[in-house]
Amino acid sequence: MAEKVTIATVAARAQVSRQTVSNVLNSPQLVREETRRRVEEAIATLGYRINQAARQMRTGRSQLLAVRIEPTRDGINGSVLDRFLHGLTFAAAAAGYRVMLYTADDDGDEIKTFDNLLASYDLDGFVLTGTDHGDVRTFWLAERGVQFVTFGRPWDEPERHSWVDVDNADGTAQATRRLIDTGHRRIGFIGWPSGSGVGDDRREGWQRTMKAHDLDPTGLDRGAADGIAQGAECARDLLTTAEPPTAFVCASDSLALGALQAAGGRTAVIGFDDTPVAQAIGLTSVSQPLPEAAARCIDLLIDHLDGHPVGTTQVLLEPSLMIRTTA
Amino acid sequence: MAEKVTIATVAARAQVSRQTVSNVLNSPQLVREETRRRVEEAIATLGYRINQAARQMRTGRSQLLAVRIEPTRDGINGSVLDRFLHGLTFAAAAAGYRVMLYTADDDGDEIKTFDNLLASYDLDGFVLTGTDHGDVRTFWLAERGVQFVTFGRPWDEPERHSWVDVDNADGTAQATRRLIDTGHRRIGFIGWPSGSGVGDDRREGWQRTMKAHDLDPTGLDRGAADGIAQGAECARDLLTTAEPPTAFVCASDSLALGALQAAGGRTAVIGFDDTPVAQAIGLTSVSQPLPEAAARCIDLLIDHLDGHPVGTTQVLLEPSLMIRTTA
DNA sequence: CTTTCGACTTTGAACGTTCAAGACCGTGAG
DNA sequence: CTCACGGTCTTGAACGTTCAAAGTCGAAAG
Repeated sequence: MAEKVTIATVAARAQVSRQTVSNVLNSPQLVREETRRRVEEAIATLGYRINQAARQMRTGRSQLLAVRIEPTRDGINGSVLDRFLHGLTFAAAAAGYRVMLYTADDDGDEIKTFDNLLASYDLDGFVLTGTDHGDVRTFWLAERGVQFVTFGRPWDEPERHSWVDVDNADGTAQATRRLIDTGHRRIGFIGWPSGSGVGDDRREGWQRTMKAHDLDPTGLDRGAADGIAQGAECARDLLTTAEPPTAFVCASDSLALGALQAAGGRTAVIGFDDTPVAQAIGLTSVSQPLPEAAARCIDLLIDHLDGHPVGTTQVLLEPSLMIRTTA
Repeated sequence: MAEKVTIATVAARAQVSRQTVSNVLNSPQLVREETRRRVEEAIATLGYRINQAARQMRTGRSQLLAVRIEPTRDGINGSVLDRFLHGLTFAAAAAGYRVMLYTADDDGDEIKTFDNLLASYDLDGFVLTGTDHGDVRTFWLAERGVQFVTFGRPWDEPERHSWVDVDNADGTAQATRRLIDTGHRRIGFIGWPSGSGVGDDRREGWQRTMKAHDLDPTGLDRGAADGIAQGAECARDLLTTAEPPTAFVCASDSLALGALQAAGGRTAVIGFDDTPVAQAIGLTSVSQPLPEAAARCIDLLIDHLDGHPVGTTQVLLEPSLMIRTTA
């Protein structure tokens, strides 16, 4: 086993003091060019790597970010988180941070976990997903001055904290436009009951686009909990009206899948989230730019951590339509 | 902001020395009952939480485990990792450990990451997924005395290290038996080209079960890379033979989905992995007990970390058949 | 009565880093 | 000539924990 290489080893080798090595690492502008090179060379030849624990003890910063991993909820939408996580981990590593996972049963439990992680591991920040109206977690964190960024905006008060989100309305608008372009005039929307920020946003994109093309959305709109059965139910309901729609825009791939089954291939269907299921069965779906969203979350969080705390920043990303066989 | 609570704060409050508090935490049997209670009370009322960084600096242990998160490969099977990760995080937390993520492009890159993580964060152990024949990663880790457990066995030499795996052959055997029980006699197998441990194991379960029921598997077997198109291809190929099969056992849900499309509902199909796609479209599929697998990985790893290093341990778990509409 | 022992507790040092303070040196202003 | 100054580098202390060693005390043994 090779000897442990510390800052002192490097210092001895480069004939400087510990502090100078530390300065080369953290404030290179304080060190003379030639000295810096000598130290850097020593670091390279010795293979020195900074000891995070020791640094953390002094500075109180751990270079660690945390994200909650949820149990795959309804099975079909869980993969969104999976891809997002990969993006986060990748972007964080590029910035010298690492991502730690935690689980929680509910918001209260999650707050307890915040407390633990902060006390024991000195976490630098959190990335929260799936924010609700009046999210207690964000208040708790803000109160304690803990940095965080959410993926998903706070619907009640947009500028309360920094966030990254995908323009849901634009996604359904693109979907609706696609259907109009391919000749559809009666386009139904199958979404969630109103009250959820994301759901309402997705509905609004459809509605807005219909009106913009002088199409009347009245009565073409159904809402139910997320799920394949619910999607089928809504589709059947709409298909038995006097003037049934010829196409559906859906708020999720689950609902879309249900609609697809209920309609038996007679109507065009577009889903939302571009899950593996959509890719597998050829469902046209709105795709969120998850790697980019993750990267922007990390950017924002690190901006805050590095102390550019001038207010909050919001990032809204455009989704894109993955055109396959169902529309 | 409340004052920082350290071991010294607790010690003062409980009228004992730092070391005694430390002992209550780490070796309670050394401390007199009454003292222990006094200290525990002080810990509780002060809300003391141990500082991992400081502990780690002294002991060299971080209570951190690492897992690689892969980019969702072909989109359809990625969710396996997702569920496994959740299980890991949950089980680790219960044992006082946390899970850290990292990404890597290939095995070489992953080894570089090992090195970094070990040097900077003093990681305690790794959970590896998707081991290949002659996996370089496991040799690298073993050489350095780093603890790890793999999810997936080393096919060349089973007892080289500890692992947890699911009995793939048993999964396809269950699937085949189910088809036989429901009256099928000519049952085809669509898998991967031979050479991959997992793939060969899954093929073997089918073959063995066919023979055990006096059914001849000859010529009922196709292999291709994983994917929906490939599954469809194989199914079409088998269906155009002189005596076409009436049912398919497939090595993955992707292949199964292809087979399903190619057969147009005329044959029974069983997939493998019970992905969200299977749940969504009603595909009967072999389900791996992922939460349990994850928990056993953590158990094994922690056993090693706590220094019960008497050889290696292997755990083989039984999958279960999720019966839906396709078989 | 002294010694030994064991159960329990305390003390000082150390882990590797960065902060705060200060030392050194050559330059230019007064 | 003196002094202040900026640039560069060094020193001692501190972060919160645990290790190693030593101290205290009462009971049992000689």
